[in-house]
Amino acid sequence: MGRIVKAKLLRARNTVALARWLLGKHLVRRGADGSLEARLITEVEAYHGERDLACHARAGRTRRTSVMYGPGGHWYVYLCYGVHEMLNLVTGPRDWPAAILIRSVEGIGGPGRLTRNLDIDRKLNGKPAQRKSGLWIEDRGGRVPRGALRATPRIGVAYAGPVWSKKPWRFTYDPAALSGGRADYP
DNA sequence: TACTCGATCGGA
DNA sequence: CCGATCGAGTAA
Repeated sequence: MGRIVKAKLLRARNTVALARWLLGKHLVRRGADGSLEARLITEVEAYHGERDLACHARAGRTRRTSVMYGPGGHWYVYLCYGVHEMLNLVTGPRDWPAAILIRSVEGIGGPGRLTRNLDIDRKLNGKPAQRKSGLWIEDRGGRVPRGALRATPRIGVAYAGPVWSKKPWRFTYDPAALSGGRADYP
């Protein structure tokens, strides 16, 4: 078992740094039958504030984005293309709209597949990323070596314009390069 | 109330 | 390459 990541940590303002930090942590899901599934987080993207034209909060505070304006440490789950549920972790202090899209975990590539495989949907929207919600993040000591980290532009955000669509705020790494901390299932 | 389009995916 | 599928956001 690992340390459950505390909300306080996620209230830091630098979402981009938090996104990098999230790599190598475990996403843990409790199933309806009580079973646990823990998977290494392998791909994330940072969405940072109203100025970030790729961020849903670019339109300001709306019903959908209100969760992002809350304190860090809660889930933001929304429906994409009318088909896929997207899982995001809200970051930053209250009134600073930001979140990290969890795009892939080890063995499940793609944000839509991830939620389908782990039975995640909008019922989790606004819930804290803690044990009581059935979905949380654990630090099991794994660390991503600097050399294994990759930063690239975010996926599918061309509409955000040349500046914001090119920000290298998508982070990935090769899980084989992880040092320590691997634990498949609790 | 009408219209457009999207932080995707799987099958042609 | 394209259709699925639906709700948010915007304009009116």
